Amino acid sequence: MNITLTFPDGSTRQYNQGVTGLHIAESISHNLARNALGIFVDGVPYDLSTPIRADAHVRIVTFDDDEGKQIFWHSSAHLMAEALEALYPGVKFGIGPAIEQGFYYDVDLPNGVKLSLEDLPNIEAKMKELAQRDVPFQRVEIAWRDAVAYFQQKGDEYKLELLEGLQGQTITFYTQGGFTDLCRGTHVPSTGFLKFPKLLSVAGAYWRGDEKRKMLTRIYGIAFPKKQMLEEFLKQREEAEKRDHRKLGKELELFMITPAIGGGLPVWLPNGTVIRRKLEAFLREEQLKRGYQEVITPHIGNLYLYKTSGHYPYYADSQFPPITLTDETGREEQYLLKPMNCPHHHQIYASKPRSYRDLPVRLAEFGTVYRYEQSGELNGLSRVRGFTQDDAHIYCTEDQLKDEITSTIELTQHVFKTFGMQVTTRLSFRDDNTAKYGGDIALWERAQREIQEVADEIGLEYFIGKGEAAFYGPKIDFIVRDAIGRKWQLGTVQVDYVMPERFQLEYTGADNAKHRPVIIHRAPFGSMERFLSIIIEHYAGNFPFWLAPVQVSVLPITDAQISYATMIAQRLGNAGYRVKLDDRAEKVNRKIAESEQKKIPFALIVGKKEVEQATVSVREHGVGDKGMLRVEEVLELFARLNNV
RNA sequence: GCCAGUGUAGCUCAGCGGUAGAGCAACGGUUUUGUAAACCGUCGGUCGGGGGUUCGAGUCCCUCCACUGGCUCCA
Repeated sequence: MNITLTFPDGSTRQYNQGVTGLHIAESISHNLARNALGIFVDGVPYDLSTPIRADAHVRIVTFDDDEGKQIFWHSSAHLMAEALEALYPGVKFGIGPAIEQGFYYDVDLPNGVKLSLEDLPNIEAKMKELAQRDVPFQRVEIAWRDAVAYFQQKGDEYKLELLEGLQGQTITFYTQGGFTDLCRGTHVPSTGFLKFPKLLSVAGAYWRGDEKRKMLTRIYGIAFPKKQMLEEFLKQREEAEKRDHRKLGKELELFMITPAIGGGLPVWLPNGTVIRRKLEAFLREEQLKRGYQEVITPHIGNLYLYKTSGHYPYYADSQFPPITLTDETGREEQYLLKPMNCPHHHQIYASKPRSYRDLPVRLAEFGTVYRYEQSGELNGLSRVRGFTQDDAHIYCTEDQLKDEITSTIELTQHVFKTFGMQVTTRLSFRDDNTAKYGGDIALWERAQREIQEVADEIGLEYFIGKGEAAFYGPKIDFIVRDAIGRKWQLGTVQVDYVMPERFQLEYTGADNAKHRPVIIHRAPFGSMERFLSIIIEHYAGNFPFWLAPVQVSVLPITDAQISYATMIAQRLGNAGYRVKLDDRAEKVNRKIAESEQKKIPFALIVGKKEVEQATVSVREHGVGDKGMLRVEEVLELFARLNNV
């Protein structure tokens, strides 16, 4: 009997019933058969050895496909597990999935064995040895009871716990060589595919992500089908490390963090401050265009304010403890370093009667907030304990809500577009854990629906993150990656029906009755610190002209040109540019080298020729000699570049 | 906070039981130079803090702190 299989390009072919993915691949091309890792049948992944029994849409995947990589890395995790079992008999296994860049396995090593980085090459060598044997990954279906018996006999309580959640389902085991694991699959045909593994790091990881449970050892790795791909990956990783904002932040003197002030409390150095002020000016201008009003509020606030808002109970363990003052009568007053700006802004809103004619009210502030993050969480400028949000709160009527959400998303996208950043958008909704959230469920559902409607209407590409909402409402979060590929949330737009209720915010409607406004919290950059960390890495420190701390250096070749060079520097400085004159008695090559190292966008070199012809020689950072220009021409060039 | 790793001069790093080193930077000179680093000299460290082992400790052990990679949590 024949079945008809449809391929991704829409073409169809007839096959015998029971044909395997491998046969199909062979029927298409020799090359595909060699590179095929798995087959998707009606969207579900299968091993290449699985017989296909009915008409279906099929897609054969290779390492070039994301799904193929996932299969490859998942199999690599099994291979590593086999190696670990060979080297550390008695090791117990948690979970070992493929991740975006590679795979990991969480393991419980036998009696006090501790793994460090130095052990990894050894495990890696074992993996290569096992890969050389090129044994097949074999799938077997097994009764739940038998699966339990297997792991009981093996003494692996983690797998037994996983099996508890799988009662009543068909259990599958995969075996390669001497190693058998509980696994849904899919896997590559044989270990011979996995010839080029690289183990990257060891880390602790709580079993099932629960900090009350045992900490297992997590080993991260990656693997490639070709040696060249592995080398390319390692090279890219090295390059990425050079962009690390902590490294560049030090080299370019943008910021510092010192225990003398406090961990996670970054200090903006003069160069970094130039960038920050430019970013603020850029956003301030965009906000003024969009009808925002700027406000300034204090860094601390009465604790009562945060009890009213609900921040205090929800974020109690991530706040600096309250400051408690006692007066002579013994009365206590408590103040909190503000973890958020919103309650302060709500007080501004509530400070006078509001009419529907005044709405929307848009209050913006570069507001510094403090959160007591766990010490192990601190990370350069990306994760800190004191940071400044480019915060704003929009108070509007329900009728205005959609337009306001749309316009805030538009602003956020404008920001990311300006910097040419790749962002992914997450609609952060609530999950079923009611304890995590405040407010009425009906209002939540409405807010979530409205957010999604707007996102659909403006054609936003997004995914939904359940359980990612703030306690007071759902969010739209804009997420970017740093140089090493870690994801960070930057911009955010949040809809809030809870705070207006808690703070009893009102406006008088056209009907002369009191109504509750809706609040949108939004921050396009997210935090100035985190945003700086990302743009440092995004530009690898080569900031665009308008942002560069020093925009142009003027380099006289000999002392004879110092007065001319000074005149040039003054002219540029008077025109508003950030200029550095290098009048040291150094060779021009040296001056150029340093200008390049500091990543200054332009160097203007002036020697005898330039003085005689009243010109400068322009050298562009990273590009090289652009030839001689008159100062007027340089000013024109800079004026063009200085626009955001 | 937890697991693992790392802390040596302002920076990048060597030294891993036997009297603290290099390059760069800084400082003092010499050099007047044409598109990525001139030359000579000088200064600079209770080797993260504390405790221990030892005749002797950057070097071994314990402890605390900071940082790095993860985990839980979040902008």
